[in-house]
Amino acid sequence: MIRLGLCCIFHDEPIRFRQTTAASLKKMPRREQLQKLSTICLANLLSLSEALEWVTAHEVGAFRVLSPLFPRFTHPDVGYHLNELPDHTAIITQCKKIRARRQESDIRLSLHPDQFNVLSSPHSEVVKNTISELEYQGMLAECIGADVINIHGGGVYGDKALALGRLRDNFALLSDRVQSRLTLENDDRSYSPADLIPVCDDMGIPFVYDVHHHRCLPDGLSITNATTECLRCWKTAGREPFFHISTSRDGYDSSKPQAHSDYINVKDFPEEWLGLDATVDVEAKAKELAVLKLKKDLGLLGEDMV
DNA sequence: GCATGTCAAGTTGTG
DNA sequence: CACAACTTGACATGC
Repeated sequence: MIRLGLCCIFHDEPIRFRQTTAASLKKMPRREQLQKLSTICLANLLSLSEALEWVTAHEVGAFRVLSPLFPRFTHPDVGYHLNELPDHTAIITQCKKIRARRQESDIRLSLHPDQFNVLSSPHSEVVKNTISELEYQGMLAECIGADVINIHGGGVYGDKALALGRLRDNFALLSDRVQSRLTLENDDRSYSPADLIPVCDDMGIPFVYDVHHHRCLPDGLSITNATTECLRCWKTAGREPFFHISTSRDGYDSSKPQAHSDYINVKDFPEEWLGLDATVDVEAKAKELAVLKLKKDLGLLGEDMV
């Protein structure tokens, strides 16, 4: 059975995640910084609990956790460790509760580090920062029980093969808790499924197939081909396959094909995916409303929810 | 109170 | 050559 995933935030539901900036933290003494960060980390974990309750109640099987759940964790000036935070004990307790709840309800949690994480970069400083951020995500994944840390191929720098070679070399520098969760996803301008699937095979990690990006950046593969390859990667790993879906706001022949629309047009959902045991993250601006609508349009609602 | 500019970070393609 | 887009909203500031 297909499980749909909600990405990061809610549209109508009053579940909110807090943030702070390095600039504002720098204006206060360290003690105050840590107090503020502590309050936000704990509040975000409580919000994550609420999010788990919501997806469980609505039979949505997956949730993508926003990267800065612990804001500015790896920042060179204001970064911190959890054991420095005044609410350290409560934070650890809350993480434990989240892991238990996630397991009990069989909710799949994932992380999607943002665009600054580039394992293929030729710049050592960029790679160093990426590794530090991915290690943070690995720690976070362990804390909350997430099994996927999904990134893109990054830049091309005029030579895809060289760039992917660097990505592979840098992957070897990551800890096991990151390596065992890392996945590569095709993007909308540089790396297509055909580019990444061989690299994933080579590195022994699964491929996350984004059909919207594939429609923006087609290669020789059909949707059926790419789906089959994706399924094969995940089967080798003995894990549930992972897809992304979104609907182009202005259409694929427009000047901004990659822009997301509020809801998913059910016609954009590949028929190849129907009936699979797989996770499909719904990238749509209307967030939980779009997930529920797609569920309904696909005929996935349980009797009691129609 | 509310409007608005800013937020650590990379890379690419567009106007 | 500057700037938006990427998965994208919340915070901080100033009126």
